[in-house]
Amino acid sequence: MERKLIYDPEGLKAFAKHLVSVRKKYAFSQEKLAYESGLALSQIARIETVKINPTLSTIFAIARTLKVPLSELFDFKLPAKK
Amino acid sequence: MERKLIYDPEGLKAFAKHLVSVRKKYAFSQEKLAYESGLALSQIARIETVKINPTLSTIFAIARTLKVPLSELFDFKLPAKK
DNA sequence: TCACAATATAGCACATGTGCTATAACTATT
DNA sequence: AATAGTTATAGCACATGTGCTATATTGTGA
Repeated sequence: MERKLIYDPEGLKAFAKHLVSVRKKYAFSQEKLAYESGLALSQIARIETVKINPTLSTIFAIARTLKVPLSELFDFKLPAKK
Repeated sequence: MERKLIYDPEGLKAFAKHLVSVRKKYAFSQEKLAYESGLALSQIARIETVKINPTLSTIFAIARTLKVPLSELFDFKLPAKK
């Protein structure tokens, strides 16, 4: 049987791009964001380079650390699916 | 070694509550949302009952199906961590 | 109460997210 | 070029998200 896994590379790419801009806006390095959030540095890099499909808890940790509302972290448009 | 896993039950609970309200606002049943998004019905239920920590791709699929911008799906306040 | 719709739970297999550690590859700045 | 700061990769073990199917529970009108 073929299991259909949901995966949204376009959306993840758009999120990654936006995250980088927000992180830099608040002058956080990946290292600082990782340290203060308790996330692994490699994890931040994997998100920003679109290597993984992170969970909500991970995103929430980032938002809490950057002290931005979720609406700001998700203030971008989902591109059309290819 | 003790691995520290990030997990944010308060945030997930707030998200779940908000998702239910948005889904009902647009008159989707769990079944309809599942069918049109390609997600499993059990998955929608697990998210809304805070049984899991969904990935961004899953959330994006929901947003696309409900035709709401991410900023609307994330228009709620992250509660303080306990 | 009965029937039906809607939601919740359960359990399995499989895919993959995450932490951790280490190392490599960039990017200034001097 | 050399150094330091930053970001990217790699690989492992472990935890868990997801699809799928089936069943149970709850909600709602007639």
